[in-house]
Amino acid sequence: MNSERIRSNPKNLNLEDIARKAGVSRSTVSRVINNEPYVSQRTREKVMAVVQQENYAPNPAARTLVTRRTRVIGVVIPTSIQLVFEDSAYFPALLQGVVDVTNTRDYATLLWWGNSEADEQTLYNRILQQNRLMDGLILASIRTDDALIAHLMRMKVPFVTVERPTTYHSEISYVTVDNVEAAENAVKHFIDIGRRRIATITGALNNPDGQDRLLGYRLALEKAGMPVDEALIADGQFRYQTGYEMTKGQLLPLNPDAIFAASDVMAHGAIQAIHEAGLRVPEDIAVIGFDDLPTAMQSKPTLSTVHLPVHERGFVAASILLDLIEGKTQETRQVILPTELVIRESCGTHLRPVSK
Amino acid sequence: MNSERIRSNPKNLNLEDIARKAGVSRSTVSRVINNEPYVSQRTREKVMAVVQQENYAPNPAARTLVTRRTRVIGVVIPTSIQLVFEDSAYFPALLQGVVDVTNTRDYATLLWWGNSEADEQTLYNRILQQNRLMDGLILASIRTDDALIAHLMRMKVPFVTVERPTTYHSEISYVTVDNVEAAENAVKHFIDIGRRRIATITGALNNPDGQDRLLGYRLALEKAGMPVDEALIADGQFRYQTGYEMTKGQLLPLNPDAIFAASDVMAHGAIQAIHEAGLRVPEDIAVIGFDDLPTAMQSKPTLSTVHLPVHERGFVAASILLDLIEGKTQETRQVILPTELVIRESCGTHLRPVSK
DNA sequence: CATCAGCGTGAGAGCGCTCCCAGATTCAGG
DNA sequence: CCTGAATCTGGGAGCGCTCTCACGCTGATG
Repeated sequence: MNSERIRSNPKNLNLEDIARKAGVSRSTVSRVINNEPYVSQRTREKVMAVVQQENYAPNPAARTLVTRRTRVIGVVIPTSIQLVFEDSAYFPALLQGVVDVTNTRDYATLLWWGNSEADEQTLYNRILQQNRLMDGLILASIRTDDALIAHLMRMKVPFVTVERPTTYHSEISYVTVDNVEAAENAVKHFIDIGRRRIATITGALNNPDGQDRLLGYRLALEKAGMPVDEALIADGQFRYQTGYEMTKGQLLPLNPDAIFAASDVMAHGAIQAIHEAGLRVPEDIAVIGFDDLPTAMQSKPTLSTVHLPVHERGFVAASILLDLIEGKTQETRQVILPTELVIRESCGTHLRPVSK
Repeated sequence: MNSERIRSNPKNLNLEDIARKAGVSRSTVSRVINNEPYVSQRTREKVMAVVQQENYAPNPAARTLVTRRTRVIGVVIPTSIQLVFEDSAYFPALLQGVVDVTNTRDYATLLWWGNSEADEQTLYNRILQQNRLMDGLILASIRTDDALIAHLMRMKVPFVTVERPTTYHSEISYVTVDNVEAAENAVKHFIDIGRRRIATITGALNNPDGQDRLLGYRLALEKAGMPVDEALIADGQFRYQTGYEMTKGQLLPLNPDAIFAASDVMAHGAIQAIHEAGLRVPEDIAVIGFDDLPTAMQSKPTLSTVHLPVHERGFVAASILLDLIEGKTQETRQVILPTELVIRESCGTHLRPVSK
């Protein structure tokens, strides 16, 4: 046990008590606590000694009441359990990026996580009602035309989204990745290694990420002068099950030689369907996913995929938010982080080398 | 947009303002807001009308200052990033269970998540300093002999742990599963279907979960009158990579016909090593994992494993904590949730039916 | 020696709420 | 009609802090 290294304040003393014990006024203790100037070195040390000895910590509620600052930020994840559960690495990584910042800059992180889409409205109401609990918000997977965002802007609550905004482009701060370019690079890689019947399984198309990844697929084919066959585009909704079903029912009968899936879990579903049909990956059909989840390295064959800087996304979003809150930045900021195509076994690069 | 359904309080009115507009006193508005008796129906409606119209929400800091309640609970996850990242489904599921409760009972959830083991002490200090921010805590993966727990008890902060405690058995509340029995059942199943050289890959043995699962393995063999060969026990630390390496380097040369892994990710690592050695799962070596992650259903062969009620664990822990906070329960509570052996392809049950 | 800027300290007000107490009103029962 | 209990309402204190202001002190400057 290392009790002596931990501070706590069992007696719940207040500023007044500390002042009395140190023989100074409440104001002076406040100045010392907040590291303000105009306190003599002698007094400062005297007060600090008492503070240490009594394990005094100021009451956050009293502080907030007058400063109107809480040193707490909120992270809003309205997503229902299904998506979170399958793509379970995304939110932990994002949150880890956020807490990396809040831990070092001494903020606390309040988690607003929905349990079902039906309750989304209830969650938003609670967040708005309790907005004085937080100095600012990070919004994950929230449509920018959502009423929540309009309210936050009106109430002047600082916030940063980690989604490509569909409106307010320069009025709100966001951190995202170039999904179009990332998808384009993946499909271009298929073309470069000689694949010709390239199919895609899209994500949910009401989602900017889903839309952009499909756009990248189209652009890559067009730029290569190849026709876009709409039949080779299957709607997969980001999910394992639909990835499997769409491959089995829609794509395999059309004999594709490559599949670009807009998420890793759909890619794994596709591979499962391909194997069940007695075909090989990547020899018969090459596959590239999107996300680079830990499972990409663990599957057989290992999955080629687009690596997303998820941790960095949370990190940058939190950094921007705190700068906004602390007034270090006045203007909104828009950040687009780079992605990387990670080549593993499933895309068949080792079979037919890039033709330059 | 559905702005009209969302409430917000842009003008930041206070009780006094509402009272003036409603033509009553501050006290009366307070009674209405808090749904207290001794307010006439007429007055109540008059006040509610103004509250609705102005989208008034009470200031939580002011409220907390006098009630000493925050309606916020904290969830502490000191675990470093590596473990979280591989076994990434565990904490989201646990958190989801917690927020299911906090959402319906109108509490907010503060996330204390460490970024490295080195900073664990710093994190604990921050939690203790800021303890007045929360009404209680849920502690995940924290050793019960940790100094943090001693401090919380001394400060009379209500808390519930989701780990088998190593001390204070009846003094603290916890929610856990019977790891010993679960592991015993898994190994017993191997024995029942005729496997005789049963190996195990253990979790981290400084962890109660890891210890108990190994104990269950030993008990199953002993009860069946089979010898425990220490060479067939490999230390896997819960991780994919070590699961793979231990199987390849230590276990395969000993020709086991079954492997019980103390986590799914290790089981997947083991299967990978078995396949690379040109052997088949489950024909040559049967495998059972532990956790029942979503990936268990997606691998090939699908993974037999012990299903853990992780969501329920968070749910029950949060329920107990809120009961404790609200005084609905005085005493601590200890809950052991049931596990379930989920039979899929990797354990070979379909090959050699249970011999009764 | 008077003046004044700058440092160091303390007193008082007030953030927005809850809670206690006192007073007003209503109404049943003798 | 009076009494006392129950119901309703308002005023005041106070939770623990920050922030503004005023005041005393020091030492440099003209």
